Amino acid sequence: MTLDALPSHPGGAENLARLLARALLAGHWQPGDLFPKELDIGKHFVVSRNQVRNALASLTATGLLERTAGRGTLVREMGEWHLLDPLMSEWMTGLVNLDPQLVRAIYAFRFSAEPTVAGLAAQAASAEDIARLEAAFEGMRRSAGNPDARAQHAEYDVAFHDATYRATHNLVWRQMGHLLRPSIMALVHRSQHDIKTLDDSLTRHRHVLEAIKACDAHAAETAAREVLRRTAIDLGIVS
Amino acid sequence: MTLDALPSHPGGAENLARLLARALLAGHWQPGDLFPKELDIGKHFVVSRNQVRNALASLTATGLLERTAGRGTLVREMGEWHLLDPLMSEWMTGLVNLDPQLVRAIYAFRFSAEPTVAGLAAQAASAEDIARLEAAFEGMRRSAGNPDARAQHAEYDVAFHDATYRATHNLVWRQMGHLLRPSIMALVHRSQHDIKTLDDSLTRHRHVLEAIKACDAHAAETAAREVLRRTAIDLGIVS
DNA sequence: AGCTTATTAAATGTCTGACATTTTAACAAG
DNA sequence: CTTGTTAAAATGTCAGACATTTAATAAGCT
Repeated sequence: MTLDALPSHPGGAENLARLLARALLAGHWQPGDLFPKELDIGKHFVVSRNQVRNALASLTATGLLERTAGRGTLVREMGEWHLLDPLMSEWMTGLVNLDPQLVRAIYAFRFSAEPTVAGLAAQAASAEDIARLEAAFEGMRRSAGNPDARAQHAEYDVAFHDATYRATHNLVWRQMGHLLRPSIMALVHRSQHDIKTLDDSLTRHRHVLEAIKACDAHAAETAAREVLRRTAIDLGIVS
Repeated sequence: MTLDALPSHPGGAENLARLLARALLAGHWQPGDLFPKELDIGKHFVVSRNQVRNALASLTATGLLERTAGRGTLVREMGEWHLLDPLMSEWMTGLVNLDPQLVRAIYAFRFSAEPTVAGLAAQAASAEDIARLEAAFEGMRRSAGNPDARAQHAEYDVAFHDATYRATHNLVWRQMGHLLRPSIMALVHRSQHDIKTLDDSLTRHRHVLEAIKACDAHAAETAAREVLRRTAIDLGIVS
């Protein structure tokens, strides 16, 4: 794989890092492949070697690449990626070509973890947490009918689930909320968006909200499981 | 807080990063404080500005610091730390002064998540996973009586739990295994290490192993919960 | 031929100094 | 008192030379 297929980009090491990271996430290189040399990248995108090195440092820190002096830059396999790094989540969101294996892995994680998270939220949620959840839900409801507001709807969806993770009041679970964004954003491209589907999804989210408000952990777990069943259908993981 | 209290260090930006990170994790600076300037750090440790910048870049990437041109380097609060970053885990392991709030947060996460993980492992474990678990358990058993082998025992303990996370065959859960190391290593400094305690811990681990071997998800969940109850006592979280 | 050892080339890592940019604070003018 | 200007200090960026590591190549010996 060469750099020629990649679009040119506005300045800044962060943008360059995002560009290269997305190409890697989309599978433009195979694990074990040699990544282009610093000087070639700099020449291609017309940036200084410094910028290239900063960008590559990010990709190395997230486990996408492995660099060794003299040898070059190697592409690492998916198992080495730091999927929980917030940078990684940012790079993944909005990527249409995301590897289906990865989408399934993230979904499987959510399906096993999120009921527990919802249960903890039901036990620990403060008034502020409830307010966040209600605001997100209201946003979802308002933007449900409008086909022009799909992206906005997804944002509220992310906000709802993120609020759930936050409501656990646990630092570790809260960090994991980052992982939601790419998973939920993938829905924008894949699901149907007809009224019936959205209404069903909305109802299931409402059940989660109500269970958390009622401090009913068991009901929250069950309701979260139902939301994820809907998500599985929309993601095309099950029919 | 100044740099004077910190030990001098062998060369390399990674070592410098670890040194500074541990000082931050131990709470030597308050959130919102100004961190020392690049040039001061460089002067103090007798390293080039490059090394300092590389080290600070790591601390920024893990959310420990926030840097802005002209303003300086600010210390961020615990809620912003990327606790799931493998680098962070490496920095935390072996740190005796780890903030008790953080130890509790990580433990609370494990207590809510690890039963689920063990259940998934019981459903998905391959022969190779079982072998890893058995090897780790055997190592724990062998090093249990010897008071000189506490560190080794902790390593096998980490290996056992890490093998459990791996056995889920889920990329996300597997990443989370990194978080175990600091949590388990903290036990070396805090728990009693008398024969009775170790034997009890060993028995509970054995129950997890057997449940996974029997593909009994429910039993694995229960057994994992029992292991963590033992851990809570050893960490001094409950009496 | 086959093995070992120098040599060379190429890649990443490091150092240095100068300069650019951003932010804050001091200060002067209105 | 407010506003605008200026100066200082911090991080960000660049360019070039050099160091170090690695792999391939060539030379030389048995």
